Amino acid sequence: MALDLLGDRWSLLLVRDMMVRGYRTFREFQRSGEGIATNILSARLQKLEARGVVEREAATEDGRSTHYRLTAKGIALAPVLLEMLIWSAHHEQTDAPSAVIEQMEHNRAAMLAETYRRWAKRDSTPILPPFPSPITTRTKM
Amino acid sequence: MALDLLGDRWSLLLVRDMMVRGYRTFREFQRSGEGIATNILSARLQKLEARGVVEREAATEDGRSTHYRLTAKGIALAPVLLEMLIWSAHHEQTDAPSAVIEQMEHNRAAMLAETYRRWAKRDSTPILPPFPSPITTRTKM
DNA sequence: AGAAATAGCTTGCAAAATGCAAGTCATTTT
DNA sequence: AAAATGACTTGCATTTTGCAAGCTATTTCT
Repeated sequence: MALDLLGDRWSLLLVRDMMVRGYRTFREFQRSGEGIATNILSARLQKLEARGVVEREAATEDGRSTHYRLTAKGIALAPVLLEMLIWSAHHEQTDAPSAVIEQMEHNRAAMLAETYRRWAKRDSTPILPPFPSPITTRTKM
Repeated sequence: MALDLLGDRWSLLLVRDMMVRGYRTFREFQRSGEGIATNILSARLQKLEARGVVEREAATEDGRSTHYRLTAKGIALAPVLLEMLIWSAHHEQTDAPSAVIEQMEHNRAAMLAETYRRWAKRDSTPILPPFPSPITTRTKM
């Protein structure tokens, strides 16, 4: 099963941050929500890379920086994440606005298509706004 | 996020075993695949119960035994598990026959409907046969 | 150009989670 | 009545995590 790869507290979070929030750098993951320790973050990224879920490439703008990006195998986790997000919204208290969730739920295919499209275009603007904030910008799709 | 609840090596496995293989007792989980330690199993079942994913009830046939069963919240994880299973089949090597997977993939709704139906009827015959074995004659129990 | 920052890690160590073996305690079975 | 079974605990060794400090290669600031 895939739980050997994703069955820890952080791996899926990282995948989600890449997929949905457009994070790409070590720093972004680190500054993200719950605060992962740098050694664990490093270990997880290596594991995900070794298992073909993410790939790393040197950042062009900044020689110090590395960009992590989902592979095709990684982006294919979108349906899993989407269902998980929907489940969470229904059964746990989340900070995601319910209107957004409902929209996603009734339009899974469009949501996924948009996710894939952004990935293919290397568009890293977040698909979901950072949550604690109210309703941002325009709905895409 | 729900990863706080399911983000460990065992919790989702247990949910899967209940949902897909019809496991209900401590012993069944223990004898299952990877071999979870009894103390961890106990702890996970308690956690899942505390978080409303499973509920326990005394077994009628055997006074020593307890039955664990998914709650509505628990069975609602079916889409997540299904997508995960499909992802695994595509991107990791699994022991599940590909014909079965393909069937599931092209018929998600039916698969889910059947899962819900069995849950509602308290039918605990496994929806998927135990895998490593080729063709299973009779469903166990 | 030199000093200070920054990105991405690694290392050392304490704390927490996990795994393993053994033991407990009600029921069943024999 | 004795042995076995289901469902757990408990104690302890091992592994994984978290936290604080480095460390190195760029950038950026002055």
